[in-house]
Amino acid sequence: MPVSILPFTLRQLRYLTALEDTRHFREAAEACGISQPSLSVQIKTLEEALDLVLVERGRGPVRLTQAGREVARRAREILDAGQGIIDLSATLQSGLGGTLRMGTSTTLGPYLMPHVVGELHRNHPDLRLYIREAAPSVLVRELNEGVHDLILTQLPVAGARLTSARLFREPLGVAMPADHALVSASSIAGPELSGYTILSLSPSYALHDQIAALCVETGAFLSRDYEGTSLDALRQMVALDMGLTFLPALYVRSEIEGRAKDVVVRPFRGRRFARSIGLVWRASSGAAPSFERLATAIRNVARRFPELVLEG
Amino acid sequence: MPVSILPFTLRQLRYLTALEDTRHFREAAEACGISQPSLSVQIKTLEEALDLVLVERGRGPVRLTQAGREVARRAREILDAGQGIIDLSATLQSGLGGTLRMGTSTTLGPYLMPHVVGELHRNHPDLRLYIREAAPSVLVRELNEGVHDLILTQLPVAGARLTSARLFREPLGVAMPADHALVSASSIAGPELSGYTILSLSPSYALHDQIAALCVETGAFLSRDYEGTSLDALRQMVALDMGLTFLPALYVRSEIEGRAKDVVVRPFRGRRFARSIGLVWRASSGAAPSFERLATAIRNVARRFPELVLEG
DNA sequence: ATTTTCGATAGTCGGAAGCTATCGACCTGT
DNA sequence: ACAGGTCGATAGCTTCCGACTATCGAAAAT
Repeated sequence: MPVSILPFTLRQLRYLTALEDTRHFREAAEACGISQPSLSVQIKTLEEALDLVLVERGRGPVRLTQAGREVARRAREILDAGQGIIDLSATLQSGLGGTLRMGTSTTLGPYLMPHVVGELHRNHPDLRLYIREAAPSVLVRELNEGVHDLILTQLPVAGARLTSARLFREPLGVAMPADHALVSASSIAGPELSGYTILSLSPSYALHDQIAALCVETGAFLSRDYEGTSLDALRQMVALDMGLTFLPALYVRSEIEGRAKDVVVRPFRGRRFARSIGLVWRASSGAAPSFERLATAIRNVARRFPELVLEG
Repeated sequence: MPVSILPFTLRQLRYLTALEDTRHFREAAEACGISQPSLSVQIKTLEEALDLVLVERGRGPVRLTQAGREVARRAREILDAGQGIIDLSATLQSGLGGTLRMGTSTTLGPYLMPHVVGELHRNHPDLRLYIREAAPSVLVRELNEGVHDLILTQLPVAGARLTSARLFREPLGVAMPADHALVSASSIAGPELSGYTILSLSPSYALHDQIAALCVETGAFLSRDYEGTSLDALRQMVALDMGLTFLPALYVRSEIEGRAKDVVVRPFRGRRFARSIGLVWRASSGAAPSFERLATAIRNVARRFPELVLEG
C-alpha cells in the first residue's frame, strides 16, 4: 500500500507557510488572495486534522509553535515539489524534458544516436534519453507493449495505432571484399550485380526485406546459408568472401570509411537504393508535439551527413 | 513570493500514483476506496490542470505517458512528504521530536544540560535541542518574544501568560578561600556568616535576589563593589579573597569538586538554602504535553545527583 | 454475433471552502 | 476612563468540488 489519503490539503499547507511568513492572519490571507476568516478556518481545520496546535494566537504578531514550524518546514518542501510539477509541465509542453524511453534499431542507433545525444543535451538540458537497442520486429512489439515511448527504425511500420515521422532516407551501398572485381568501378549499376551472392540479416530486421527486394530487382542471388544479426557480422562475412551485401550509409561512414581496409563499399549508380528511417510512437501517447520536436532535432543532426536525404 | 496556489490537489496526485501502480482505472479506484468514474474525472481534471496527457487510454492495461511517469514520480515524493507530516504529528503527540528552542540560565545550563542531552538523545532520537544561554531576566523577555519555546531557569517567574513546571531545588553552598577560617567546619550554620562580605552576580540574575535574601537572613554584608556575570567570575573573586559567596550545587559538582583547589565549598547546616529550578513556557504555546515530558526527562537526570531535591 | 470488459459521460447530492457581517479581546490615545 | 482601532474567531450563506449511481460506446473475448 503506497500512501493512503492525506487528511489535509495543499491549500492548508500553503496557508500555514503564508502565516509563518507574514506573522499575521490578515496579511497571510491577503498574500493568499482570500479573506481572513477563510484562512482562519483552514488553519484551524489543519490543526484538527493533525491534532496539533500549530499557531500561538495572541496579541501582536502570531507565531508558530514548535510543531507549527516543523510542519511548515515540510509544507514548504511539499509546495516546492508541487511547483516542480508545474515547472515540469511547462518544460514538457514547450520543449523536451524528462526521461524519454527510446527504442532504436541495432542497424542504425549505434551509428546515428551518438551524434544526436550531444546535440540534444545542448539544446534540451532537461531531457534524458534512455536508449535500448533491439531488432525492428522486436522494437515494434515492445512499442505496442509500452516498453518504449517511441522507436527509431526503418519505415514503414504497420499498425493503425502507430504514428510515424519520416526523418530521412539512408542510401545503401554495395559492400565487397577489397580484392573483388567490382572494386575498380567508382559506382555500381543495379544490373551489374546479377548472379552475385548477397548476404543478409535475419528476417526480424527490416533491412532483410529491403535486401531481398534489391536482389529481385538486380537479379542477384539472396543467400539463405547464413543470416547475420548485426551489420558488423555482415561486414566480417563479406571480408571472408562469402558474398556481397548492402550496407546503410551511416554504418559505412562510421565503421568502414577510413577503418576497415578489407571491405570496400561502392554507391549505386542511377537509381539510388535507400531505406526510409523514421520515428514511430503510439498514436495514443499524447506526446506528439514532443516527439515532433525530437524528430526535428534528429533531422538537424542528419543534415550534417550529405549522403542522407532529409524527409518529413 | 513563496508559492502561489497549486492548480491540483493531493487527491489527484494520489490517484495518479494508484493508476500507475494498478494499470487499471477500476483497480486504482478500488485501491483508493472510490468509484471508477470519480477517479476518471480526477485524472482528467489533473490532466487539464497541467495541460498534459498523463495516461494512455486504450485497450488492455492503461499506461502512463512519459509525462505521466514524470509527474507520478514527483507525486510520490510529495505524498511521501505528506505522510512525513502525519508521522511527525504522531511523534510530536506521543513523544518528543523536532527541534525545540530552549533558553537556559547561564548559572545552570552548562552544568546540567550536558547530562540531559545525552539522556534525551537516547530516549527521543527525533528530538533536537537548540540551546541558547542568557541571563534569567533576558530569558524571560526572549521567551515572551518567542525567541525560545521554553526556558530552564530559576523559579518563580512572573507572568500570567507563562506556565511553569517545577523540576528540583538546588541547594546553595558557602564558597570561601581554601585558607579561610570557616573551612575547618564541615558545614555552616546561617548565623556563622554574620558580618562577612558576600559577593553576588548582577541583578539581572535571579540568583542575585536569592543571595541578597540570604544576606539579610544570616546577617552577612552584601558587597556592592563588584557584581559578576558568571559563576566562574564569582569563584575567581572568592579565590582572590574578595569575599564569600553562595554557589549552587550543580556548579560546585561540575567546576569545583576535585578541580579547583583554591576555593572550598561547605554546605549549610540546619535550614538548607536552595533555589528552585523549573521549566517555563508560554501558556499559549500548546505544547504543554511535550514540555511536561521534557520536565520528566530532566527530573530523571536530576535523580542522579543526590544533592538535588526533586519537585513537581 | 453476443457477451464481457473497460473507461468516459451525465445527472445528482453532500460537504468543503469561499464570502460578508459581526463579535470579543486587547491595545491605544485622548 | 472610555472611545476607537486592530486582530483573530465565529456565524450564516453561497458556490463549487468531488463523490455517487446509472448508462454509454468501443474494444476484446467467447
